[in-house]
Amino acid sequence: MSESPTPKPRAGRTAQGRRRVRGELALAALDLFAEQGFEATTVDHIAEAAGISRRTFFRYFRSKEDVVFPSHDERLGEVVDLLDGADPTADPLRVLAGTAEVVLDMYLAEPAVSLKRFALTRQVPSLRDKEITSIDRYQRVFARFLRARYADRPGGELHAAVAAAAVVAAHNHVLRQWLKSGGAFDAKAELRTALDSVQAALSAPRPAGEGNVVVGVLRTAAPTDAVLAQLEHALRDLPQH
Amino acid sequence: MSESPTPKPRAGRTAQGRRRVRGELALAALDLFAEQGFEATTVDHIAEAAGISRRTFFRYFRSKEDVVFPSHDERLGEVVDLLDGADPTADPLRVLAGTAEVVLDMYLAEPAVSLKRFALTRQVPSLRDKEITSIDRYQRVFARFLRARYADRPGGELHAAVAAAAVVAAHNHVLRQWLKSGGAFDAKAELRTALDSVQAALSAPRPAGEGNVVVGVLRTAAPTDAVLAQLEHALRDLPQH
DNA sequence: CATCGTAACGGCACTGAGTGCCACCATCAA
DNA sequence: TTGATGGTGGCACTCAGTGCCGTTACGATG
Repeated sequence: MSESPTPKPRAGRTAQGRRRVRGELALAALDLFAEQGFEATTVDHIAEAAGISRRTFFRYFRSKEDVVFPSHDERLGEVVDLLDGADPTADPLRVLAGTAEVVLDMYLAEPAVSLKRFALTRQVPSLRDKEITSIDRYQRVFARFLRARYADRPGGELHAAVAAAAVVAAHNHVLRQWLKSGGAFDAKAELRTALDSVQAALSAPRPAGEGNVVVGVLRTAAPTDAVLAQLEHALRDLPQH
Repeated sequence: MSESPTPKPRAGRTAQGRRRVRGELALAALDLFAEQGFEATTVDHIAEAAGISRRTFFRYFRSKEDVVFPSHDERLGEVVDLLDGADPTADPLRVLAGTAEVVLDMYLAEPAVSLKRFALTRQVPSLRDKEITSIDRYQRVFARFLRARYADRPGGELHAAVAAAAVVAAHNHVLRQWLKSGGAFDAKAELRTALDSVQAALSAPRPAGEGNVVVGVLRTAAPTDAVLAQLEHALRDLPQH
């Protein structure tokens, strides 16, 4: 489709600018996507706009959709490293919460890019699917991490799967709200409180474990002091070991 | 690629057998996938094996991958109908649990098909991605249902997203275990207990409702003083009225 | 300065999924 | 017999993605 017989000066041919070319390529592609839509934009268009060959495009990106999600694999790798190097004595859900915050930071680091991508993924089904699968990879990594930590307790695998899903869901919800709002509020703090509530709900139930479990349901209309006193009384009656 | 000049008798031309042809087509395709792999099997192969034209294949299935997931949209529709017609006074998580059991039943109804599909999705990445996206659709429907039920409570959207993810994760975990075992155990019962524990953990936190309720779950191995301190801290954060 | 190796690039051809279009034919009604 | 309709086959086309090969720029070495 290149009917222009011009030899093309091919700017930016420095060998060390590998990542830079990739970035410019992605930028040109995103602009075209925003202009005329994702489906309507062919790889030939992108290549021509970037001043490179169609074949070269596929040397930088494995697919047309990959342009929208640059270096997603690397980010997943960072997460894996983070979890692998986590303190084994720390609360697994705390570790996961911290990791989720790191992931959120990845989006928050480049708000403009994230918002552009969000606008795209909302419109293009194939991109949305692509994002869903990449989210699932995170969830899978999370679940694997928890499975290892919960290996000893009964029902640990189930709990790991559920907890990982819950953490990811909380992260996605906060991120989505933030993206919808155009980046208006403090997503980091919001995620923190969200994960706190998730952790509170999920770290609790150890049914039929070795350690005894007591569940207290209190109405806060009662004075806090009275509640605590009653609780203390109840706890003292429990067999300690 | 049809170098056979034979006119082809074209069996099963009855006009009413619309769904039947679709089934036979899927069967032929799945056999070919099992024999020579998914990627290596072209649509031409499937069409030739089924005795139809390549063009006709795409009139029955929107894509090659659609053959593996037949009538997934209809099933999702059933789920939507189920949730739309649910008792508004019933516990939302109970309703969701029942719906999840119905979904599981869909897989359990045809074990042979489910197991074949599972073997395929484990090997072929594109099919795995396709399944992930379809699972996400269920989760989205679940979340929408819960969002409507939790519309009044603060943080309801977050809780809806997390709870939907948890229920779906529990369902998937049980289903996966069942598929991995080759359909060896009672998946229905397993799912029921799994969802019970999920519900127990998730129905608890009702932060800042009209009648405030806080549920504290404590391990008695922890020192009583630490437990009380943590509880006091949690209670102080609650909005009193 | 000359030469060689290497890595990136462009171009070409090819496969395969998916779509639009049209002609054909069987069925059914008038 | 005639006409309308719907499923089908065949053809051509677009586009994503891949393999292969010749070319070119650049750096190292003599």
